[in-house]
Parts: sequence; structure tokens; C-alpha cells
Amino acid sequence: MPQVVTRFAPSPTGRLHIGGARTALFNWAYARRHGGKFVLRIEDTDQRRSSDAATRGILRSLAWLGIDWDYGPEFTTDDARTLGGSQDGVGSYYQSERLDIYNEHLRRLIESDLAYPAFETPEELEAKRQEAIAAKVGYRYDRAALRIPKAERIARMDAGESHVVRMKMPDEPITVQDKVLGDVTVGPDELDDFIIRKRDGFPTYHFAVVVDDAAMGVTHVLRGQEHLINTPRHVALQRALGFPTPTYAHMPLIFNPDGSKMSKRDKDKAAKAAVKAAGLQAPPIGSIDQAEFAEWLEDKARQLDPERLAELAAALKVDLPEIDAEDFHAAGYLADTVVNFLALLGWNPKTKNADGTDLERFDAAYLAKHFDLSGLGKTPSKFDRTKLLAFSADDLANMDDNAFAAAWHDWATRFDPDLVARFSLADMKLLAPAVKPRCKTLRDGRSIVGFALTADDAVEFDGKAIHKVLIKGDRKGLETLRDLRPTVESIEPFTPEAIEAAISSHAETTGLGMGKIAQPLRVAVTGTSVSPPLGQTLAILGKPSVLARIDRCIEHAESQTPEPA
RNA sequence: GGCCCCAUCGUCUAGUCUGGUCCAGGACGUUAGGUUUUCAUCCUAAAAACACGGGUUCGAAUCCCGUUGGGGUCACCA
Repeated sequence: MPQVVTRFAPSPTGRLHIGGARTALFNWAYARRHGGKFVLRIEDTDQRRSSDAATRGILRSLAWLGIDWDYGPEFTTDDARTLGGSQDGVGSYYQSERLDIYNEHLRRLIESDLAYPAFETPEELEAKRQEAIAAKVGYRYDRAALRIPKAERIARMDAGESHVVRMKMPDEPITVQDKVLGDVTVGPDELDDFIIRKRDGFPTYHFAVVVDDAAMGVTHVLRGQEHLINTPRHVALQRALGFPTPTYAHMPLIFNPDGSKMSKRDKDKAAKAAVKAAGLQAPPIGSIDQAEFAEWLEDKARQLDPERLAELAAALKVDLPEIDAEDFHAAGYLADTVVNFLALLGWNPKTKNADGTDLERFDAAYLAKHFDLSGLGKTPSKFDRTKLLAFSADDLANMDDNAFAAAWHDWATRFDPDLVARFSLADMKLLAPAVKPRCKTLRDGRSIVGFALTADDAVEFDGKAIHKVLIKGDRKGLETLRDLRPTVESIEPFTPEAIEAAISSHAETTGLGMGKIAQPLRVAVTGTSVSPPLGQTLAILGKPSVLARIDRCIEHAESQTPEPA
């Protein structure tokens, strides 16, 4: 029994898409489950669209999710672990550095007449394609190049004439044995002689993937269902080259809630809609010029780079949908939460908890131990952000205070530096009990402690809250607040516990309910009727700040008329 | 359009292979109560699905056929 080897093979043309992250996760889990190896290979055969920056971003996203690779590009994680790098004798894990290998196999195929050079220009082919469309028939390459004698074809190719290389497809149906979908048979009429080496000398995806999977000993291929139609081509190529066919499992796709395919373009789509809704004609940010802006707005396929898109969204005050792994990181989700939720899209552990409910909360370690092909479903799933949010809130609530504070601090260091400037890790530990149960993501933490980010003399008093809590009923609330001030001033030390104790004893002596005491104080220090428990709220501000806010509020409330404006 | 894939609560799904224990279970969301100094949490309960039509069978969510619906794919992208 050969060792299990799986791989994830992203093309470095953008960031790690959430669907790609799931593919990587499942391949990783399958290898780990079976004690095999997980390979990361960079499919950079599209010279025009690939970039090193994209590669680095993808590696970073994978590492964030906790997906580590045994072989592949070398990468040092934020916590200084080194991944990949091991060459294992198979050469580079960048396809652009493996051209000699592809060419060697290509030559073999051409000489044994299983592939052949073809000399039509892209324009000629496009014209034929349009003819086919006009005649409402499916387009297939007409094998015109095969009418040129073999020796002549090869001579022209060797003489340097511009050409592509095509695979000569066998004239028989090909059956793919898929672990999820069962046997899928495609007739010979459906598969034409596809290109396996481009005019620029680079192999196409189909060829490179087959050669590399064989060279790297890949035994199992888990990929999205959009690849299903490619598989017969790959099988044909494997047969021609004398390679074994790995086990295939095609996974269901992930959709948006509206049923459309979750796509990289969705963020641009949302931003364009927001621009149009706002009726903007000119770009609201400086980094994009008028002409580019207009062009982007008009062309549905046009995309802005992630940074400027984020800038634009901020200027428009809209949230863009999270699509890339990086988006979920920035939105304040824990990697474990994303992994858990992602795994449930298309896979199910089919296991019950002790209380009879279905098991659905688990981590990457669970996957590494239990992931199996039989748990993969066939139906596409819609990405439900509400449920993800519920998972996130739950995971955050289940952390202990110190772990929460550490995660929050780490996150803010990268995504919200202002917050770190105001609160140290120690502050965050103090805030944790107040913030943790109130936020669904780490990003939510900011709004919960928002009252502490405002200067004492800049607190905005919510008119409705002021009226309801302080003015209404003969200004009783305002009196309560005045009575309370000396009590607050006398609290020592100014800790959450001491503050709670002082307030509740004040409530007892005055005979007023806690509600009548707490709300005026809350409005006075935060400006609104909503905040974490008072002890924590006041302790974080500190006594001088609290007293200053009470005084300012009393002054403000005195100037208000009994009826709301 | 050709070819291919899919079809259980609003959503993610268990159950389908090995028909009966399923007038279909869980989770998120929703609704109604309750706990709580506000908010959030938390607790309890409820509503909510086998796409449709044939067939096979004593019996079908489960097997077969068709219809409808959804999706994928038809690049010198991956």
C-alpha cells in the first residue's frame, strides 16, 4: 500500500479564496488522517497573471489556518516555524521552474504520435469558434494540423515555428471513478484535442498537473466539482504517459446565499453597487484616478486590487463580503472557527454528541484524525455568514479571559493599531470579562469598549437615553446621579468588584432598585444606555474620568427641557 | 444550446448505498416565554422540509423512469 500523498496546487493570481482554503484543508486533513504527506505546489504557468506577492499571501493564509505542508515552497510562519522547503528529489515546487521536465514528456508524446504540434494562430481558431457558435453547434478543434505529415510537423516545430502542442484524444469514452459522484463517463465526441503546451512554451494546467502529480507521487486528488469535466482529459493524459491515475474525489461547490457561485469578483460587485447607490461620479479616494474609476464602474469583470478596494469601502462606509481567507482574518474570526465552519461546507462527521445532537463543533485536530471521503456530500452549499457568526461568538465565549485577551491583542496589532495604542495587553485582560461575551468577532471588541476611546469632554449624550433615564419623571434620575457622585468618589480601590459593591449598597440604602441607579450612571459615563456591567465600565475609565463625565452629564442634563426635542 | 453533476425545514445537514424502528433528527436563524442593573449571554418551548409525476413493493425520503428546478463546463486561465 503506497503512502497517501495529497496536494494543494493554487495558482498565484490572487489571494486564497475561501473555496480554495477548503480544498487545501480537506487535502491536508486526508493526508494527516492517513499518516501521509501533504504537498503544496505553485501552479504559475500563466506568466502574465502570476506573481510572487500572491504566492506569499497564499502561503500566509494557509499558515494562518493551521494548514502545514510537508513539501513545497519554504515559508517561515509568524511564530517562526518553517514549512516546506524539503525537495524530496522531485525538483522545484514552482511549475515555472519545471519546464524541462514537461518538455521531456512532451517530446516523448509527440514522437509516439500521442500529441502533435499545431500551427493555427489564436485568431484563426477564434474565427472557427465563432462560426460554430453561429451554426449553433459545439466547437471542437478540427485536427487540421494532423493533415500535415508527422515528419514535417516535427521539423517545423524544431525549426522554431510558432506552435502549440495538442493532445491526441483517444476515440473512446472515458470513465472517471469518483469517490463522491461514482462513475462518470464522457463520450469521445465531448473531448477534443486540447492544448497541452502554449505558444509561449509553458505547459497548460492540464499537462503540468498530470506530470507533477505523477512526479510527486500524488495518490489522492480532492478538488472542486468545477474540475469534474477536466478529469477525463487528465485520465487520457495519464494513460498516454503511462502514469497511474490517482483516486479522485470532486467536492460540491460553495455558493453565495443568493445561489450564485462565490467569486473573487463579489467584492467588486458589492463596491460597485455601493458607489451607484451613493450616486457617486468621482472616486472618493485619492489613490484611484477618474478614468480608471469610470472604467472599473462600467466593466463588470474589472477588479480593483484588495488594498484600494478596502480603502474605497471604508470611504463609502460599507462592509464588503468576506471572500478570501484574509478577509475572514481581518473581520476578526479565529482561524479555528473558520476551519470548523469551512469543513462543514461539504463534509459532515456523521457523529452524535453525548446529548444526542449532531457533532458539528470540532477543530483541525479532529479533522486530522477523522476526516474521510465518505463524509463528503454531493450538494452545493450556500455560505451562511449568520451561522459562521454564531460559531465565532461561541468560540470566543469559550476561551478563557487570558487567551481571549491575547487573541484580541494579536488581532488588533495587525488590524486595528489604534486600539493597541489605547489598550495594553494587561488592559485587554481586564476588559476580557466584559467584552468576551458581547462580541461575535474580535473586531466587535472595539465597539463594545468604544466609550473608553472617547475623551471625557467629547462623550456624545444620546438624547433619547438622557430623557428616558434622567429627565423623565420630574428629573428623578438626575437627582439619583447627584446622590451617587460622592459614593463613587469614595470607592477605593477603584476595581470592578468594589464598584459593584458600592453601587448595590447604595441601591439598598436608598431603597431604589438597581435599575434606577445603574442606568443614570451608565448614561453619564458612556452617553448611552448600553454598556458592559458598570463595575468593568467604570474601572476601565478610572475614577477621575468617571467623575468628570458625571459632572459633565449633570450639567448637560440640567440644560435639557422636560419634553424631548 | 451540447455534455456532465445535483435535488430533505429559510440556511447547513443526519437519515438514502444495506426500503419498514422517520406522521423525518440536529444546528444556525425565526417566533413566544423566562433569568439578568442596560446590552449581550444563558434557559425553555414552538413553527418550519422529503421538488413534482409515474412505477417497483405488503411497505419508499430511501430503488427505477420521466418532468421541473439549480449548478458546472465548453480558453494558447487554473
